[in-house]
Amino acid sequence: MDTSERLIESTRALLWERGYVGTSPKAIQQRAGAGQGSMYHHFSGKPDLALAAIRRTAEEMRALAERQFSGPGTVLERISAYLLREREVLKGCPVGRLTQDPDVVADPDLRRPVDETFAWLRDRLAGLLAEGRDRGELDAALDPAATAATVVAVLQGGYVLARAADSDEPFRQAVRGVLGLLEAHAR
Amino acid sequence: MDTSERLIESTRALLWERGYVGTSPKAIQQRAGAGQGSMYHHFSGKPDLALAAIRRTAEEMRALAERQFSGPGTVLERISAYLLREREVLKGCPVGRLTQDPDVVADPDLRRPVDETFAWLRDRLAGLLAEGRDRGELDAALDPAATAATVVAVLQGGYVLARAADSDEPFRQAVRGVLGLLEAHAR
DNA sequence: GTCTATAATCGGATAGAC
DNA sequence: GTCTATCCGATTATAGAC
Repeated sequence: MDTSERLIESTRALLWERGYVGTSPKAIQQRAGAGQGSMYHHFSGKPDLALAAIRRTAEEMRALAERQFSGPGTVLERISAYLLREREVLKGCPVGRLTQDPDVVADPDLRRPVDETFAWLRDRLAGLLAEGRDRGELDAALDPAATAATVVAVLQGGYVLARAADSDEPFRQAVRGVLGLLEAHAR
Repeated sequence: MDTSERLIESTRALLWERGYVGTSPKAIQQRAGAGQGSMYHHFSGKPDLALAAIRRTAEEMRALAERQFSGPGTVLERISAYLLREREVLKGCPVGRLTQDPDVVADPDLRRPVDETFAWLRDRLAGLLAEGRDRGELDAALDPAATAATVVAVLQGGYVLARAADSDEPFRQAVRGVLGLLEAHAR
């Protein structure tokens, strides 16, 4: 792995653990095993490096979700698989986390990948739910777009509850709860 | 308002806007119109001041929720009123926000009020849902604890989606979605 | 109680040698 | 490309005068 690559990966890890405000160029360099000159040669500064890191993390998250969405089974089974997938719950969502960073939200370039990721997620889930409805797998009364937003919010909020409790239990409860509600719409 | 009070209020505002890591004693002092000596006279340091601020914010959040929970109407109407209450969506939740702050989560004293607030919220909602079930307002199949966690998670995740999109629309969609799912259980 | 002075360290970046 | 030196303001306090 070359230096530029190590810098990006080191930034990804630190953004996840500490956020944008809590991540210093010095910390990035130390974790990457690179000097200052090296970092400022490859990137124009902290925002530039963060942009590269955020873009990669966002892409990875979409790819991971797509694996479950395009898997086998009914729509509800696929959404279920997505919700129940193995996650590092206590670490939180590496993308959702960024929305609490004022400097990320204030910078259109940094916010864009975050925005696009959640927009894509909601849209993809809404499509699945509409598909399930059209196939008769799901109740016709169910609003695909609103329900999709609910599903994504349950995950993001689940992370919040888990970190507050220092336990993944509330996350699992929230997921169980929304699955229970969804299953009542399947017959 | 005396100096100590202004320092706490100033800290509350900054913790909401910038988080713990992003909030400096200097910024707190400036916003409170107080000098350094003043701050270190009333509080032992940043963590001490943050603790006072977090405790107050947590209490306020519980009091606000309790207003809706103990209001008039059926269980579902009260939960609906809570979910649809006026909120500064784009500012995010002043308590939930703190779960993304590594220094808050790592400090048991700072995390405790956050933990207690969400534990109380989930418990209170679970009680309401159980009450609704016992009264026959809600489907007996509904799991009170899991559903309560879902409801809280939808709010917390809704804030995340709204900040990502720089719009309160996804928040409202998520709330609409979970209300739709809940209403299907009421008959 | 509040103020100013001082200090050690960090944050984010630039300059120029190698 | 990478390194070291340097810069300047911010951070998080402590000390001691008023």
